[in-house]
Amino acid sequence: MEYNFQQIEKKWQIFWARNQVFKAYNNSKKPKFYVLDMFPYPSGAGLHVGHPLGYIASDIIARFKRHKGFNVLHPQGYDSFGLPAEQFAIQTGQHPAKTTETNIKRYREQLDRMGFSFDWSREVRTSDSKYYRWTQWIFLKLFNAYYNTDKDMAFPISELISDFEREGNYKTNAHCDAETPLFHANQWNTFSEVEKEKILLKYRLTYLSETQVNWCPALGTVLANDEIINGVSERGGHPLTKKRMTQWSMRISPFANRLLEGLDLVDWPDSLKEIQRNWIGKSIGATIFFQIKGHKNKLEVFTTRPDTLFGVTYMTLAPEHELVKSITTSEQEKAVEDYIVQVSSKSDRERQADIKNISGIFTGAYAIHPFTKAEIPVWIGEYVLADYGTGAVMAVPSGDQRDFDFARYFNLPIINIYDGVDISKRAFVEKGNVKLTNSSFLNGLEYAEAIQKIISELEENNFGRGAINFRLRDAIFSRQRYWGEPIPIYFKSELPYPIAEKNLPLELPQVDKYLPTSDGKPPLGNAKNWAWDEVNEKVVGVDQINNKTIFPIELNTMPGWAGSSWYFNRYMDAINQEQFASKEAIDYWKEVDFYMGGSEHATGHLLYSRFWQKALFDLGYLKQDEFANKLVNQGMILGNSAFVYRKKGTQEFLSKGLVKKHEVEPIHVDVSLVNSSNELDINKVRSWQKDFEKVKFTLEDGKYIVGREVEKMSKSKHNVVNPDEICDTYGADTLRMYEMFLGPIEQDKPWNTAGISGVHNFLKKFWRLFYQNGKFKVDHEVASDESLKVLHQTIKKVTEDIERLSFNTCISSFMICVNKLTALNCSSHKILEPLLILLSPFAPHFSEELWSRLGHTKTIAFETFPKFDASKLEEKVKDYPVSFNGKIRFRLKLSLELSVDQIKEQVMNEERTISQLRGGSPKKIIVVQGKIINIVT
RNA sequence: GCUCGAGUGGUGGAAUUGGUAGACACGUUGGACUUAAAAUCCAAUGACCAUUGCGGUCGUGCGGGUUCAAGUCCCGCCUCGAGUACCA
Repeated sequence: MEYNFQQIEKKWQIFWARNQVFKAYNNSKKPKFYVLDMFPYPSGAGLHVGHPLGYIASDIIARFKRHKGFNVLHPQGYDSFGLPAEQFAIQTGQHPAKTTETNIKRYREQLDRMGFSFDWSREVRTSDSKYYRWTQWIFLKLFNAYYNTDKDMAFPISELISDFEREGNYKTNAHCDAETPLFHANQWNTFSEVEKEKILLKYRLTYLSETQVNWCPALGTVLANDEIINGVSERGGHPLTKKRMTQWSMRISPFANRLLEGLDLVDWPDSLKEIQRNWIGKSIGATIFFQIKGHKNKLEVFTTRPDTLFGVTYMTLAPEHELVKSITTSEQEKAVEDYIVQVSSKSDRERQADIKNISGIFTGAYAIHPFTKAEIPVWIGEYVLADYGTGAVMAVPSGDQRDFDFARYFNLPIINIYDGVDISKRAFVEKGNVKLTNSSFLNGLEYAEAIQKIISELEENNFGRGAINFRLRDAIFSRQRYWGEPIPIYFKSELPYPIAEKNLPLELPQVDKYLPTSDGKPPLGNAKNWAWDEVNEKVVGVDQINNKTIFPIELNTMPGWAGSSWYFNRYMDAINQEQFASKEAIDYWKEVDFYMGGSEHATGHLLYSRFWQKALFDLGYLKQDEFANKLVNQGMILGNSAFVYRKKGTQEFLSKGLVKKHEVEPIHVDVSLVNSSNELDINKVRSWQKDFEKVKFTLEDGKYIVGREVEKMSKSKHNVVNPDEICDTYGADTLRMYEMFLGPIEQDKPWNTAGISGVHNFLKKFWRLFYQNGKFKVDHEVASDESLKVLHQTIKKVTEDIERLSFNTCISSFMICVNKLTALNCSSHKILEPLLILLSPFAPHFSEELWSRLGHTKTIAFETFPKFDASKLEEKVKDYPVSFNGKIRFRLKLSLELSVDQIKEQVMNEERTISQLRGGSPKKIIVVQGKIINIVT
């Protein structure tokens, strides 16, 4: 009997699916364990070997926990709204739903081949209206909620409205837009519906406002901050400009502090927590008000260094600052206008590239120092960002390098506020050990004392107050796209009105074209049936909008992260038609116990999910305010790209060794055309792409050698390795084990099949413990002490290693175990049976097959994981009672060939050891080559 | 610039709490079986010196330190990777 993986794997995949072996039940007496993968976007390219890495690891955990007696929820689904399907639709006219359906089918086939233990009965697709109905429902819940800053929680907006009716908004501590007006109850009660709604929009957690957004002309849509990398769009790398638009946003900023503090309570990778902390960007400091000379307006600045207040020699405003227009003097008007035009003509990218150029302009206005009453010139400078802090800074050249450079460049005064520090060359930016001078009542104080003192003085005189500022901005929620969740809102008198819950889902309408309309409206502007009939509560044609009860529906759709911000809760009760998940299901599953996915989602999906979780928790819909207790980032599997070198301007390709002096362009070729010694198969290249059909290849030593480089795996780089190929040649179990064997799960690593035979050989060797010379040879003889020792060593190691997610060392342990058992010629079922259970999370088909051949009729998937028996390892260990000087007694458990007298002798003679012994009663004795090296107390 | 992480044989990587560095695998070399190949099995494999045998010296990016003992802890550097970037 050979190890026929093809047949075995197919057989068990069918068996698991037919018997719904991995279906999870919501009512179980077993303890629950929820293992989740980040669901994939089903792209047209299919899965490559990098995708399954995390799925394999989480599948091992899921299977391991089943063996340990847990009721395991291990679901999978698709994040199926997104840009590629829409762009394909624009090019071909094919409806994105169709493309998506095809891609999902392909993904499913590939996933099934790898033997994952998913409960497919709970599959979700974000683009399915049965699913996005609840995404829309959450949108409405947040629309109808506000943030109470006293209780630090979200509440239904109805509570805010009754506050307003009772006492206006003077006392209410609710998070709202900066320019929200104040009113009394009697004023509120006289407001019209429209006026009331306008005010409420300033409080709602999903709200409509005109804001400056990042507009991507190439993609024709706005982008949130997390969708921008290095000043260009994450998708496609297109440039961006700033644009003022009326947009939906999500009020994440009041949650900033909870999002920060919640990180301490979850077991997530430190690096990922750090990324989120930086993104949230908490800074502690003070807000200070400066009167503008000759104006009523006060200029508000935020600073983390209020201790440097007496070093302020000028102020700088962002070019977009609202005071710029009103305070600029007539002499400076022209220059200021020119400067603003010049700045705004630059794209974000150019602005960032210009970082070293200092630019700015004087407004002609002066601010008044709150304590010294000195007149301080007010400048405008590009380096001040409009959307951080108050968009204005107090400049302290002696304490901040940028301010120093700016002051030098424009010849502005510099006051040295540091006693005994030379600031002729650069600013003094440290916070330590230096006393302040030229600082009035702060003279002689150091950093920490000075901060305390100045804040209390500011507050006493009403010149400012201690303040905390966050970098985190509210998240823009509108996208000018077709393939996304429709926003369940219609517009009456320009104001948004929600479509009632009972009328959800608001289904995505059919359109002829997926591009924006000719007058620049989003693609949904092409829909004929996209108006809301308020009386009959249904979608009707836009041609009926003249009718008094028929209104236009919102044309924007939701961003990609909407559907993925709560899917983990839907899995708990995926088929529920009445609720997004039943209370019982939520009470039972609570939160994700193990979440596996990439760290690239740190500032997007993972932050937004935590935000929605907290909001829905506050509103009473969820049990936990963090959705995932433990999160692990699997590393990326990188591709090993292959290059050929075209001599510039010719059709001649040079082998790598010949390149040296020539100017060449490297061009990607498919990695499947290259063998393991980097030799290119020239005939295959010629038929692979037309471009290569007739070109000249110049060889070295009769071979064409390609260049190699490790890069991200992607179709365009032709370095993709399809897991199907590996399954065909080696089988899914080998693929699963090999991917785990490659290295630590959290580490990035290039794909390389060089070592795969080692893992495959292991399975074949293991198989031979059961079959030899075509015969099944497992016997019922008593297991030898030696083989029991091997077994229990392996149980101990593998159990510990799974728990600390060290899967690569698990596999090493299996290899050692099988090598030893082969040497012992062990074929006892008492050894092999527990080993199969131990192996089954890693190589499930393999284990299942041999398990059934051992005569078991039930699946191996729920067998109890073997327990480690320490006595099996200690059979040769002697237990020495030792006393020393009649005082210290300890037991020595060592498998060494030393007599009690010899040990005593050594303890006596070794001075160093004796000094160690004075510390207390010893627990462990370190013996190296028969000598006592150390005694741990 | 700032923050975080990492540097171990020819290669991927082990070493869990400071305790015999290099487990396991790939690769390479030699051998067995074979007409031959494949498959399989056995042996060697950090470097250097000594090899008739025993063995010895050095060795975890670099330079210091703590310790009986350092890949692991501390101080100062170098290199690479990731995140972020005029954040006041």
